[in-house]
Amino acid sequence: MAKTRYTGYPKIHVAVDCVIFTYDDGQLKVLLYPRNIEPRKGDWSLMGGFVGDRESLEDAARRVLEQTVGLRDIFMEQVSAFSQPDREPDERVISTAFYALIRNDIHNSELVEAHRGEWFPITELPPLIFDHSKMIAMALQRLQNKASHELIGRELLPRKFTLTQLNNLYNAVFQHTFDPGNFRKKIASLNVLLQTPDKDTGSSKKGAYLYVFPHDYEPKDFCRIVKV
Amino acid sequence: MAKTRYTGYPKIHVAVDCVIFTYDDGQLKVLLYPRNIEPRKGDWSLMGGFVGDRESLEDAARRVLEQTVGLRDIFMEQVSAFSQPDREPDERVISTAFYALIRNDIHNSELVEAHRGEWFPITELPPLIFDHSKMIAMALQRLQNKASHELIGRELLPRKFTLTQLNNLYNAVFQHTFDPGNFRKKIASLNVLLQTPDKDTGSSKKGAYLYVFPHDYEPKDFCRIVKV
DNA sequence: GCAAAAGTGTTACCGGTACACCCATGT
DNA sequence: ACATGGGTGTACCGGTAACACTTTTGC
Repeated sequence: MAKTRYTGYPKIHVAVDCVIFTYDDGQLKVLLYPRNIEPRKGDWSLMGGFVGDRESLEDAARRVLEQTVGLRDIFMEQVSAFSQPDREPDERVISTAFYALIRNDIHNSELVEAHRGEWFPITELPPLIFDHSKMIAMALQRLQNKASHELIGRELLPRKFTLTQLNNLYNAVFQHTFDPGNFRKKIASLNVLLQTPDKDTGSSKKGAYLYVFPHDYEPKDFCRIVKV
Repeated sequence: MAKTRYTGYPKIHVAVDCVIFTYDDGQLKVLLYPRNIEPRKGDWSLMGGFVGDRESLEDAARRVLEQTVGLRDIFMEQVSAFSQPDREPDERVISTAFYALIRNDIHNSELVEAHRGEWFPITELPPLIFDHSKMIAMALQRLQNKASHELIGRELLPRKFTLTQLNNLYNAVFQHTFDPGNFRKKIASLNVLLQTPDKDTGSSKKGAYLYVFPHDYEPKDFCRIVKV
């Protein structure tokens, strides 16, 4: 009896698609895969998956992420649901996009390569199936919004990083060159990063102090990092 | 053949729920209904509906809005999908929340009353079924975000309105008293509203100029109305 | 005249921007 | 010594907040 309350109403295939961002080589990149099933097999797409009977959308996205880059407990946020009845050519699927942030150095790259995944700079995306380009565009907007209200970097940079690296990350995310002097002062004024005694001498003779996020870092309301 | 591509993957009931905001009596209000089916029949809830086979989520939300307040073409925006498998006690439904803005003076109030709908101030919401309180909280955040980046009011105020009314609307949306002098100067600096020759003498002896949105008003990027 | 809301003006301060400048060091 | 990126200082400008003040008009 209880299980038939909503009979008569249609049931629909529900999926998730993951916009996986990383920061590498001074660029913000997105992980794409050649689609492995028809229709449009072989075309570039986000990694996705159907939602199981006992999974939330977030559970499903986490599962896809683990199967894709081999990581658990990574930052992830819902972007939007995409539901045009004809968004896939043959059969109807409602898909919710998520974006995730992962560090370039710690994901399972063998796993990625096994599925023929490739990282594309956000500025040089290939044509994508269905509405996946729109998903990426909206995911980027969300990421920019996040980055303008709180410090990103913990999820995208190595544990220890220089302020110049953080500056470059912001440049990549916003496709804009923030003044190094002002950027560094802004970060200092937030009083959230911890300076370590160590220096990075990889990219300069003088060496630059390395910083870390405190273990208990929680984004504070009301900080406004960049204009937007 | 084409129609059996995704067999094996579960299909799920999909619904929408509408957070309908209006501005009335100096307060931001939300339209709630006593739920008319089991489970939890009679408890307060948002108005919602199942998504049809050939409808997008947006289509379904528009349909619910028309059935609820008798209006087409009203402002509406997706908030988020809610998908915990146990969010409803008996049967699984994934629901996507939308929020809508309507003018208090033009909706079909007989229709609302026929369904026993009631307007609740955002500050005095009753207990709600399932995760509907969360939906409203997230919808309010979205509304605040919108209001901080562009001028709201066209969707919530009468066609002609005074700057004091607009000021009060912002006060209600943010639960904060913005300085009338500064607010009025801020609005003027945006150069978007048009002053009419008419005055409203309802609430003051002196009378206040009425303003309108231009017919071709498009929110501009980058305007920042209030802090946030 | 007075109350009440509309509307203007004044000032102090803070934060962002632009840009010049110094610092440390490997070659 | 000098080039290179790291890091600091300064001067200006615009927006914001707080609040005093003027205007209009019904009672």
